[in-house]
Amino acid sequence: MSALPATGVAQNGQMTEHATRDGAGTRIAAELRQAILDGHYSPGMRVRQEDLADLHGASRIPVREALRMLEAEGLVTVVVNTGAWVSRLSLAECEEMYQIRERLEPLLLRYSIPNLSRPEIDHLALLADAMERSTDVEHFLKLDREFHLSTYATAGTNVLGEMVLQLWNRTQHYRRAFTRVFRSEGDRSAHYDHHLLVHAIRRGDVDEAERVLHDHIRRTRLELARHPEVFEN
Amino acid sequence: MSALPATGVAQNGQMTEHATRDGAGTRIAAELRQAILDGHYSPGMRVRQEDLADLHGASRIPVREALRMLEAEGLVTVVVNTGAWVSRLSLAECEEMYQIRERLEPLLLRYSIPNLSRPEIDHLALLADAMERSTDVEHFLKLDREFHLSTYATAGTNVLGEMVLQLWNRTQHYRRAFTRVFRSEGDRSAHYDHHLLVHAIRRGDVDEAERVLHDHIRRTRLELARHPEVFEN
DNA sequence: TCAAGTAATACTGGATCCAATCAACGACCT
DNA sequence: AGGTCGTTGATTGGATCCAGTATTACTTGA
Repeated sequence: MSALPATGVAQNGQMTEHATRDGAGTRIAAELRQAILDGHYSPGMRVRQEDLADLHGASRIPVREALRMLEAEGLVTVVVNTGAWVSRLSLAECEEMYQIRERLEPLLLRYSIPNLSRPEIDHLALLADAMERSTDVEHFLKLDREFHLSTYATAGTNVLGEMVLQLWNRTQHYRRAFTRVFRSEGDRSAHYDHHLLVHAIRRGDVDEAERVLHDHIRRTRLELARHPEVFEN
Repeated sequence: MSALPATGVAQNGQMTEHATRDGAGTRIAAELRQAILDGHYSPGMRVRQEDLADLHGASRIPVREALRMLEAEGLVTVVVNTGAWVSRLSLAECEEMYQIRERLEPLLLRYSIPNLSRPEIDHLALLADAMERSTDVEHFLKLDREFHLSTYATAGTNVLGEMVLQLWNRTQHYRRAFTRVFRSEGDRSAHYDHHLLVHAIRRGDVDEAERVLHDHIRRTRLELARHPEVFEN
């Protein structure tokens, strides 16, 4: 069992923070994580301990704990005696993570589908529609994240959900970049995938849902390999 | 890119420690990790900061960093203002990790096989033979770990290898328990799997190697579900 | 002018000290 | 006797201080 407070997959992408129930390190980590996901920090950007410290009105001790946590999540890279930077991904690493997602997310979906309620599935359909109408990249990203994480929300797993969430977080910045590219190319296959996924889920067809999701992620992976310029500099 | 020193999958199961090149926190984490894997700490056992501190001749500051790292790896469970314990797994969590491994390790093997040299494959065959002859549980565990991690050693991945290693580490204690049970039942299928795997690798048959490995892990998962008593208390 | 060596600076790493919180124990009351 | 409340002890959390290291800038020489 886990004495851990059963952190579920939350839409905002951080382990559910029990408000002030956990130490300053956890709080600082949560806020820095959200800031990175929101794009306020870019990959390669330096993170100084003292800045974070007096930004949160704390000393550097909890900041260092926060950096250790985010390092373990792969969001920051710490070099001893030198400093911490927001992690940067190579094209190869990004492809790797997408291949991992291809294999893990269908499994997580398999856990979740039997527990999804009718109204929850209806909400998924609404999200898929809203994505098609969205014009703002940032808004689309938010909807896309909510859509997929909602399909996983009832999985009831203790480990797999956390792993998938970390993969989403680590690739978040690059997903933002790809969205701009794909959008400019007018590729609509992602939307078709989303609708197919909702239908398969509604019919309770786990196998088809797995296949659609697998191909959805795979297609994105193949597409991103065609845009190595995102990883330059 | 990663400023990280390209930590590869090492047989001893910890991120390659650059001796004294990294801080005390990393060193303490490495030693505590190894102690847990060796079974010197059992799941549920309390880990007091001050004990670790003067065990390593350090203050509690790097100890706390070490605990944060091991918490992120899932080896330690920290409760705020209360303490840290060696993580304990439920049967459901253990099955979950094995299902994850079923999907991830074949992929990692796929990365690795093309880069495995002839002498390395010969060494795998030797390990498979040695496992059949081994009588000591602890010795078998060591060989089994070296065998599988050796098949992954040339994968050249930056993320996947690390994830698989963590899954091995988190399930290490329970693998020890299962080995005793299986051994008493005289089940030899694991040995057959190992030989089949070596042959598939030698022929460069990635697809068959993936299938054999998948079934190998799956069989263990189904078997462990038949022994819930390991997770009692 | 450029290279190399050296000094200054800024940041991180670690230790000690103090405050806050939880657990266990005991006293008191019903 | 049992339960509840308060108190004490042990342990963790956080802040300040000092030491160590890497990087930068500067200086000196060829």
